[in-house]
Amino acid sequence: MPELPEVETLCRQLKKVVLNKTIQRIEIIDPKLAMISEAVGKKITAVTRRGKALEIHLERQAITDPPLVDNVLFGKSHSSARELHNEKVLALHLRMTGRLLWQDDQQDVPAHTRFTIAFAEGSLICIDPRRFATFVMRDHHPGGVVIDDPLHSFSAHQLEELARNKKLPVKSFLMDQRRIAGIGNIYACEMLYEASVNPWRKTCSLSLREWEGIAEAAKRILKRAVACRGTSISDWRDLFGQKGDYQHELNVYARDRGLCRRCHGIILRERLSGRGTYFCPSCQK
DNA sequence: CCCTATGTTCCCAA
DNA sequence: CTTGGGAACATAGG
Repeated sequence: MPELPEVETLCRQLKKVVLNKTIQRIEIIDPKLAMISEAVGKKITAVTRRGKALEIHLERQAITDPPLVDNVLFGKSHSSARELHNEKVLALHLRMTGRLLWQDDQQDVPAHTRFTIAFAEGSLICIDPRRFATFVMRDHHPGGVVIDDPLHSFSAHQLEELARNKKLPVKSFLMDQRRIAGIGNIYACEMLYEASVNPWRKTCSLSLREWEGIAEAAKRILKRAVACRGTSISDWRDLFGQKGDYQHELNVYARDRGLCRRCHGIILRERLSGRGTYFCPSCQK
């Protein structure tokens, strides 16, 4: 369900309610979400987004070994024992139908609730009917994807360089999370429409000017969608259960057989790599 | 019964 | 190695 703007919305809202708060209790209803009780009693030091994944940072583990032992074992190149302890994060990926909801006081537990993280101030619950969401505890490691955050950095030159030798359809390229983090089906369709580029075009055939159009459209659309708190075309809701507003600004997604606002052609829906792809065949060349 | 779904991963084929 | 197709995961809704 959530793409970059939706996860960014959750990330910003989550900061307001859980930053510097201490986890009192974790309840895992779905055993598939194997989670370590290590997080209980820990304070949340940061909430960040990596593509479509949320990372809840935990205060570092208390050092159990005396520094003297570490120095003996690892030598004096290690300046302090603190560095031996990696920062832990709870990494949550909502996949197709995962939702996060904040509850101030004891309310009904909604259907399909998969876990609850309780704080003194309220509870963070995850709802996921299809159970595709993943939730793991791991070491924090920065870096990873090539264009980490198209919301802030997305240069046409970078894109052109990455895509120069590739023959895959430009839409598949934009949605490949190993290269670019955070773009999913809705926003890929919308940005290619805005840039007037056909989703099936091979990446190597695009001119620098076309990459510039895509980069500009991507930044504008993602920023706007964040300002709208996401797209509630079906079941997306923010942390407080509110709908987003970007569904009112979609130009092609879910507008199958509708009229193109630019050229009055007819919007089509066709399948590309198994995903419904909405586009205007007369103005996306 | 059919189809669809804002995602990712894995296996297999060309 | 690259790319694409399809299935799988599991459930709800039209």
